[in-house]
This record gives sequence, C-alpha cells and structure tokens, in this order.
Amino acid sequence: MAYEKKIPVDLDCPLRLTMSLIGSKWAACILDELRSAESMRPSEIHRRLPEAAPRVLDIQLKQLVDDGLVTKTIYLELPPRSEYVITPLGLSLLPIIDSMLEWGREHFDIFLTKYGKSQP
Amino acid sequence: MAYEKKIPVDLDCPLRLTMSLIGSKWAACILDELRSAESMRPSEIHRRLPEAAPRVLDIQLKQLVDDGLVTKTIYLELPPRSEYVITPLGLSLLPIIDSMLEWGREHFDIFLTKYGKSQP
DNA sequence: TCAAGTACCGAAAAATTATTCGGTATTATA
DNA sequence: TATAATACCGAATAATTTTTCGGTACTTGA
Repeated sequence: MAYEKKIPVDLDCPLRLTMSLIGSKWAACILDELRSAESMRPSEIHRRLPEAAPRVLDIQLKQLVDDGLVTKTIYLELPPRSEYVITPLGLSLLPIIDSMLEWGREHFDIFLTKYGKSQP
Repeated sequence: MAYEKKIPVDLDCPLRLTMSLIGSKWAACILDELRSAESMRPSEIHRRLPEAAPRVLDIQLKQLVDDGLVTKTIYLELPPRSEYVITPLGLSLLPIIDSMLEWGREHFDIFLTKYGKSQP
C-alpha cells in the first residue's frame, strides 16, 4: 500500500489530470521507449533507462498499467517473461510527449548555459 | 536556500528538461492563467488558483521567473504592486499546455469512472 | 482604532516520490 | 557448484515538493 497513488489522478483540472499521468520522473520516458518496439520486456526497459533505479521503473510501470496507458502480459515460462505494450490511450499521449521532446531539444542550449555545470 | 531547485533542470534528456520546467503541481496552471491577461498581479493569480496554497504559488512564480518563462515587475508604490508577464519562452510552451488541456478534457470521463469518488 | 487588502518571506511540518538494499525463485551458463 | 540473468516485492531511507503557520510592513476604508 506504500506505493499506491494517494491522489490517483487529479480530476479537478484537465491539465493536472494529464500531468498526474505523465508528470512523474520516468512515466513519459517509459512511454517514449515503449513505442520503439512492438512490445518490451522489463529488462530491456531497464537497460534503456539506466539512470532510473530499477525499482522505480517497476513501480511506474505498474502505475502505467493501472492507468490504462500500458498493458502487461505475463508468460508463465521459466525463466519468467513478461511484456509491456503501449495501449491506444497511451499512444494518444505520444503527440504531447513528442512536443515536449522537441521543445526540450530546441531550448536545450538556453538551460545549458543557465544551469549547466562548469566542471563535470 | 530551502526552496531552490536542487537539480535545477534535467539536462540529460530533453523530455525531462521540459518536465522539470512545467512538471510541478502548479507551474503549467500558472502559465495557463497568465495568458488570459496582458499582465497579472499576484493577488489575481491567487484568486484564480484558490486550490493552491498561496505560499506555493509564490515559490512557483519565483521559479518561473528564474527559468525565464515569466517576468516580474515590481512597482515601488504603496500599497505594493507587482506584475507578472509571460515571456516569449513561456509562450512557446503554451502549445504543449494546450495539448495537455485538450487531452485531459477528452479523456476526463475514463478517469472519472476509474478513480472518481462515489460520494462527494 | 480595527479590519482587510497588498506583497512578500522563513521555518517547520506534512505529503509525496524516488532510491537503496535485501530478499524470493528458477534457469542457463561457466 | 558458483554466477549471472530473468522478474519481481517489501521495508527503510533519502530527497523533494507542497502545505501550514506565523510574521513584516504599509494603506485604505468602516
């Protein structure tokens, strides 16, 4: 019960409703990755997003499934296998994610000079 | 120092860069409100977003100014007066905010049945 | 004089999110 | 017989965000 959304989605404002679905640190990134294949196994998602703690990806994936943006299929095999696929509802968010990607790429330099660290 | 961004913006990924600017609870809402007038006084912003704690709006506004999405003009008058105006950079985010608004309105009903409380 | 409005700010608490760590269980490979 | 890979999960901790509370300071209107 520790990792369930306290306020599942914000129904008071359409903007915050959308935000509460894709506004977490990795949700939009996961959706962005999922589109690059028919389906994706969790280990692959972990590989593609190495900066995220594996645990948080598990939690976010569960959230995405709960919200209906992604489906999960568990194959009763050994070794275990499961696959995630983006749903039509999740697909309908991709234009938003695309525009955020584009905006970020376009304005990257502003924030690099503004906030970029001098010595890495 | 308590209310400064620890990780100011996320420069590793364009998606999370954009997110770190408009992904907080009220930032996108403030930008959305600011466009409905030439300029806006803080008291008006507070009136328009009564669900937000006044303090958090102050903090978010400061953040938006720091990030260059909004300008603040202080008039040395009594009683004090200041005004916020959205910058061209902030304006360039409005298409994203619009698409999130539209998505939220369009899919509101799904989440109302899914997560809406039975008795208010 | 008292109350309300204007625009802030700091400190602390509460709430939420993210991360780390360790653990389960099975198979395949060295 | 180890070791790694697969896919998870719980608990505790850390980090961050949001909220609450109280305070400053001045003016206007009742």
